[in-house]
Amino acid sequence: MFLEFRTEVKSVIEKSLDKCGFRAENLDLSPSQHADISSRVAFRLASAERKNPKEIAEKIVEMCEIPENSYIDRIISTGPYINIFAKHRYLEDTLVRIKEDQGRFGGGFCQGKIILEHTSANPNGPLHVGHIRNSVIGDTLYRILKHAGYDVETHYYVNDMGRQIAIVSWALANFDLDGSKKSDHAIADVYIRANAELEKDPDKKREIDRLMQLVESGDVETINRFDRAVDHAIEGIRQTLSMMNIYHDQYVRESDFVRSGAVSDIIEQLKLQGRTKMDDGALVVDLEDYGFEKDLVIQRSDGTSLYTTRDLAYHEWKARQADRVIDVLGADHKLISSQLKTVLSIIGKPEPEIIIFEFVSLPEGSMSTRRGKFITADDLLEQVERQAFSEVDRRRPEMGEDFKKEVSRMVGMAAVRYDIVKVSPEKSTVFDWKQALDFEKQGGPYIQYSHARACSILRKAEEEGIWNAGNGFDGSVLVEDTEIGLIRKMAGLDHAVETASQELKPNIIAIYARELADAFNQFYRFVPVLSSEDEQLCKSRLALVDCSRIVLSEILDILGLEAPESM
RNA sequence: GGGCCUGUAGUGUAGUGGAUAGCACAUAAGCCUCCGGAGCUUAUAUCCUGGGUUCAAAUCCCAGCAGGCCCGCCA
Repeated sequence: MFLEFRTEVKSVIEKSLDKCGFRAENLDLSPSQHADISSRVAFRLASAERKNPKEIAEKIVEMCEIPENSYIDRIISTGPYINIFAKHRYLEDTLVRIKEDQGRFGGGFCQGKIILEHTSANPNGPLHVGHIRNSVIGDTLYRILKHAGYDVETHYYVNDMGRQIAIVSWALANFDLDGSKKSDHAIADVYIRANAELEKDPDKKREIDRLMQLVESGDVETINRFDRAVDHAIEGIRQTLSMMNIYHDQYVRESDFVRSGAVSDIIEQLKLQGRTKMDDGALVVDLEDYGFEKDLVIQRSDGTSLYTTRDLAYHEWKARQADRVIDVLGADHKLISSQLKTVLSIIGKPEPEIIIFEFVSLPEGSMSTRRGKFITADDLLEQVERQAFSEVDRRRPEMGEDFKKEVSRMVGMAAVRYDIVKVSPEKSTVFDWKQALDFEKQGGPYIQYSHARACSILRKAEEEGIWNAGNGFDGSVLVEDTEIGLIRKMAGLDHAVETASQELKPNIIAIYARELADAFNQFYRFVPVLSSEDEQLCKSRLALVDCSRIVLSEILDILGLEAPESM
C-alpha cells in the first residue's frame, strides 16, 4: 500500500520539479516520523540552483498539484524538508486491501526466477549453532523473496565427494556406527574418531586419497559407500531443518557435475581463455590481475577435482535456469566466493549474488566439527523448548499437556529463529547459553503473543455474537493515534518487503515485525475494543483487530514462525 | 605480513550522508475493579581513537587501536 502512495507522491513532485525547472534524478523519498513520506530533494538541488534548500522546498511545494482521487492529503515544507501527508482514506483502503488480499498483502510486486542456495553444510555431522545462522538467514530470505513475488527455488548443495566425505566413508568402514543415536550425530562420532586417527597416523591419508580417486573415476562400489555415508548424515540434517520449519526444494549433489562432464567442460573453457597453467602437476588459474595473490587450483595433480571446480559447474548450471542466483555463505567463504565470481565472469557466465554472514563462535573459541567442538542445533532447540515449556506451564497451568507441548514447540522455535534473524549478518556473534535460554521479552514469542491476543479478542467477540469476519465496517471512525499508527505500520509492509528483498537483508523484516507488534500492543493498551462506546466503532475496531491478526500471521509466516491462536 | 568484516548506554543490538541516535535485557519508578501482564508508560549514550571530505558524518575517506574470518592440490 505504501508503494502505491509513494508512486503518487513521486509523480506529483516530479511534475512540480518540471514546472519549477529543476532537475533531479533522485527524489530522496522515505517514510518519516514527521510525515507519511518525506523528500530531501531540496538539498540535492541547492548547489546546482545556488539557492538555499529551504527556498527550493517552498517553491516545489507551491507548485505541487494534488490530483482529485489521490491518497495525498497535503504537502508542506518544513525548512528544507518536503513532508507529504496521506488522507485518512489511505488508511481505510489499507484495511480493505488487507482483507481482500488475505495472506498476500504487501507483496507480489516482483517477478522472475531465483535459485537460492543455503545451509549446504558438509554431511559429516549434525548442524551446529553456526550452520543454522546460514539456514535461518537463507530460509527467511526465501520467504521474503517469495512474498515479494519471485518464483524461488531453494537448494542444499551436498558435498558428496570431498575429502571430508572420504573420511566419513573411511570411518564407517573402520568403526561401528552407533545405531541408537540420531543419524547425523552418529556420523559425527565416527568422523571425529577418524580425524583423531588420521592425525596420529598420517600414512592413513593415502587411503583417503585413494578413495577420492576411486570416486572421481566412477568406481561404483566406492560411490555407493560414499552415498550411504552422505544419505545417513543428510537424513538427520533434514530432520533438524524441518524442526525449524525449513525445507529445501532440491538437494543437489556435487558428484552430478563430475559425472555429467560439466566439470571437464568448465576446465576446458578455462583452458581456452589461456589463463591456466600447470604447477607441480596441478592445474591452476592465474588471477593476479584481478587482485588475487595466489593461483587458484582447479585440479589436483592426481587429476581429481576440487570443491571450487565443481562449484563453478554448479553455478553455471544454476545461472542457466534462473534470473537471479543467490548463495548464503559463511565468512570463511569470502575469498573463495570472490574467486568463483571472477572465474565465472572470465568465462562469460553470470555471477551469483552472495550473502556472507559472519561466524558464531563459542566463548572458548571457534566451532569445529572435526574436533568435536560445537553445540548442535538439536541440543539448542531441545533446551529452548524445555525452557519454553516451563514458561507455558507457569502462565497457563489450567491447560492440558498436549497444549503446553505444542505451544512450547512453536514458541521455542520462534525464539531461536528470531534471535538469529534479528541480527545483521555481518556481525560476528558469540553463542551464550544463558542468553539463548533467556526469553527476551520482544523476540519471536512476543510477536506470536500479539497474534494470539488479536485472536483472543476476535474469539470473544464471535462468542458474544457481535462480530464475524464477513461483517462490513467503516474505517473512517478509526481516528485515535494508536489506531492510525497501527494501520500506517501495516500499510508499510510492502516497503519493508521491498527493502529486504532488494538489499537481501532479512533482519529488516525481523525489525518490522517487532514494530508491528509494538503498534498493535499500544493500540490494545489505549483503545477499548469490545467495550467501545458505540456499536459501529466496536465493529470497525474489530475489523482493525482482524486486519492486525492477518498481517501479524503473514509476517510470522515470512519469518518462518508459526502463528498460535492461543499460547 | 597481506586482504575482508565488525566496533553505538553496564550488556546485546537497530540505524550506512540529512529533522530529538530507535529497541530490548538489567536497574529504578509507575499503569486500567475493563478485550490475555509474554503487555503499556517514564528515567539512563564522549556512536573505539585521531585526522579529513561535506551546507550536513554514527554513516564517506585516511591512519591507528581492539575483536572475528581468510590467505590449503580442505570445504
